[in-house]
Amino acid sequence: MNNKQELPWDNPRFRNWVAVARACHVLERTLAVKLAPLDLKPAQLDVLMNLYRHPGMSQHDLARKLLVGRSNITMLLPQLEARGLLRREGDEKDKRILRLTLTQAGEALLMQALKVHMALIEKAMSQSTPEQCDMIGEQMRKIYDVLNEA
Amino acid sequence: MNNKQELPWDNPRFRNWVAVARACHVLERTLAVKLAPLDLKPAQLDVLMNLYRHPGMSQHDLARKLLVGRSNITMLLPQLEARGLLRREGDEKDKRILRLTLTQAGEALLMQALKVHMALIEKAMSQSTPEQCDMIGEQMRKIYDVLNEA
DNA sequence: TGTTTATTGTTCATCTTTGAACTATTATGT
DNA sequence: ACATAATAGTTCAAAGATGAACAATAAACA
Repeated sequence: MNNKQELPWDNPRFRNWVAVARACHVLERTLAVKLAPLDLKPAQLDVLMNLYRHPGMSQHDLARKLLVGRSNITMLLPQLEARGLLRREGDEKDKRILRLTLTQAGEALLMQALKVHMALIEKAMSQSTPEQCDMIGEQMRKIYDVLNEA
Repeated sequence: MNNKQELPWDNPRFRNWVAVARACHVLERTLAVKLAPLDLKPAQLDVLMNLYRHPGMSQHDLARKLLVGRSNITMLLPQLEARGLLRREGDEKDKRILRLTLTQAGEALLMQALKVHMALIEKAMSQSTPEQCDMIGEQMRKIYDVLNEA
């Protein structure tokens, strides 16, 4: 029985994807360290970013955007609300829904955090030419689509 | 005061990195689902993969490879050891070190899991040409290096 | 040799994430 | 209208990850 399956490490796609995953992991960890002075975690920054771009969105929609469960959002928001970074207001037409919006303090903190985040991404992506960078983004969006519809 | 900082969403590097992070996230989640029938989680698969490639490595080295803390490894291994997938044997020269090796059962399960993992990565990366795929891997390895040395 | 420093792995408290069960509300179908 | 489905958010218990403090061992060095 010598028909051993081809080992993944000999497969370029496999090796290259592993590189993607590792880069993601290390950037996430680095971001966590750099955000610590703002008393903000990557997951919380994701919340603020999405509320900035989509004011008034529901917790359900936020959970889908962040690719996490609804309960995760429920656990995450009270901390941010208690710090006065966002508001939760019941929708008038549909009493099940809570609409989320950033406060001014939330926006202000977001801007500070974005500087940190941007600087880190600049540092990472400055290795690539703009064309390479765009191509990477394009391929990654394809991957996202392929895995989400299936 | 109209000198508002450039918003990250207008920045290609930012947008493209967000795509990378999202692709990573969704692939990880999908992998978790597909591995469930084998009663294996992505983190556990990472352990098996590394032990296959580096038999006899220490827990400390494994933690560094996986970009996690040593205590994480301590919590992770007993489950796998109890399932007979790996062995932990004390180094004879240095009594602090535990050497890790896969058992035959561990290798067998790894091979099954790798089929699942490979199929998923193939599906994701088949969107890209080999040249694009290699370029992505190359850039990601650069990112990893840049963030790790700094 | 003897003392100090580093390293390996563990323990433990804490925080995060997850999914299933639950309540309240709205939508659907007869 | 009425019963049934579906949806939004919460609760809770279990699992995972993290980092600081610790014990055992090895290394460095006076």
